[in-house]
Amino acid sequence: MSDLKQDTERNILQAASRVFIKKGMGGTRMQEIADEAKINKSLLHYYYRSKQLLFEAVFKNTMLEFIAIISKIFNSDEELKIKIPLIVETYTDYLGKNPYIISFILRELQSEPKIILKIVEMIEIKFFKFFNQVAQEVSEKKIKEIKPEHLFINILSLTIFPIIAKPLIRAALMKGDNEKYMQFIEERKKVVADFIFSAIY
Amino acid sequence: MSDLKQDTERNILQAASRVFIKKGMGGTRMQEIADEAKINKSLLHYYYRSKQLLFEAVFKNTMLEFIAIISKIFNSDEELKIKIPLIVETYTDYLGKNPYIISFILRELQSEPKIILKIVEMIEIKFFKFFNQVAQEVSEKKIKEIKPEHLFINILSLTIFPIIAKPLIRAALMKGDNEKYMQFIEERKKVVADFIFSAIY
DNA sequence: GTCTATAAGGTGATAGAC
DNA sequence: GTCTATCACCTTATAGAC
Repeated sequence: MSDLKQDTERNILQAASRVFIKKGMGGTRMQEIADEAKINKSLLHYYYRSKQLLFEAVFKNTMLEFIAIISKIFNSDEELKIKIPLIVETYTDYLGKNPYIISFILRELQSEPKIILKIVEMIEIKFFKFFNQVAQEVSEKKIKEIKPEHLFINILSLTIFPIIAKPLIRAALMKGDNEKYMQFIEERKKVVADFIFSAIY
Repeated sequence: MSDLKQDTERNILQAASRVFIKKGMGGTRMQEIADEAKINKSLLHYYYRSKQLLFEAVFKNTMLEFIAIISKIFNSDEELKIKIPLIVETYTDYLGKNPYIISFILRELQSEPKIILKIVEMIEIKFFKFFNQVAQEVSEKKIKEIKPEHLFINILSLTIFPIIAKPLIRAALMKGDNEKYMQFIEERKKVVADFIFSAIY
């Protein structure tokens, strides 16, 4: 049945996503994906032909989801004064709940595979609105002079870095205590919003 | 001769560092390290017994170098007003010249190997001086209220993230143009220093 | 479509000659 | 100390039965 076939195909993709995102392309075994999907290993090849192609399907999906979420937050209609604390809070929450996704994306992009870079290039267009808004508010002297790209990267830096550096921060500053780390991230919602606020107003 | 032995041992460690830092534990082949060191593969085992032990030697070395550089910058004697732009510039330069090191550290810590986490725990003590200085200047109302840990992480975030996200930023914001990316990083020395400045004064 | 069996290639590690 | 040869294992991928 076509329904069953589609089910298996999606089941594989979802299982593969969970494993690839945690362990990366290099660290993942096809057997592990099969176990995760509770099917036979050779079915993976029947549906996706090779590990590489299955990986690319997963990466593309993950990237699209990531862009969708991030651009939705950045492109809402509020003015920056209201939007920025909202971005910081919403995005910190999202990253906290899906800590592996951003590490996965950055890790796999490190080796700069050409096929994958193409997927990324569609991002720019998604942030026109935010960039224009920043330029607009700068020209109206509502906020201090800053290039939109730099403000954009500053916001991402301040929210993303503490998530991908979790093991380092927790070991170096929290003596390995997970509770303390989570409290630290929670604090940052306000701290980072205030920090950016002071910086641009 | 003991000299020759030491030479080979160090030669292996340096070759292993170059390969491991670029490709990580999982992506590295012992044969590649042997080629890089221009020696026979079995010598790697003679000197370091296993891939795991060789990797740990490399990681420990890299971590110590990383901590030494970063703590030297943070713990100099100037007051924050002078020190912060200096940190941003010096550290951005260092990261630009050694872009793989920080990605390597974060990547390998992601899987949270216990042996390696121990190495990290010695960091905290290295930043006492900076933390105290921030607390001091806050209490004297020289800078705005902020917890030292947060300011510390903010500085690292703003300098490190743009480096580890290079392929993402270059593809998404610079249409793949490497020159533009490098110019962007160069600009950030001033942009980030100003940004932090406005935020805390 | 889904399974079993197996091919084909690669990897870390060691034994043993020099 | 350094080399060659080889083992034992693991992984992706496919052929072929059902």
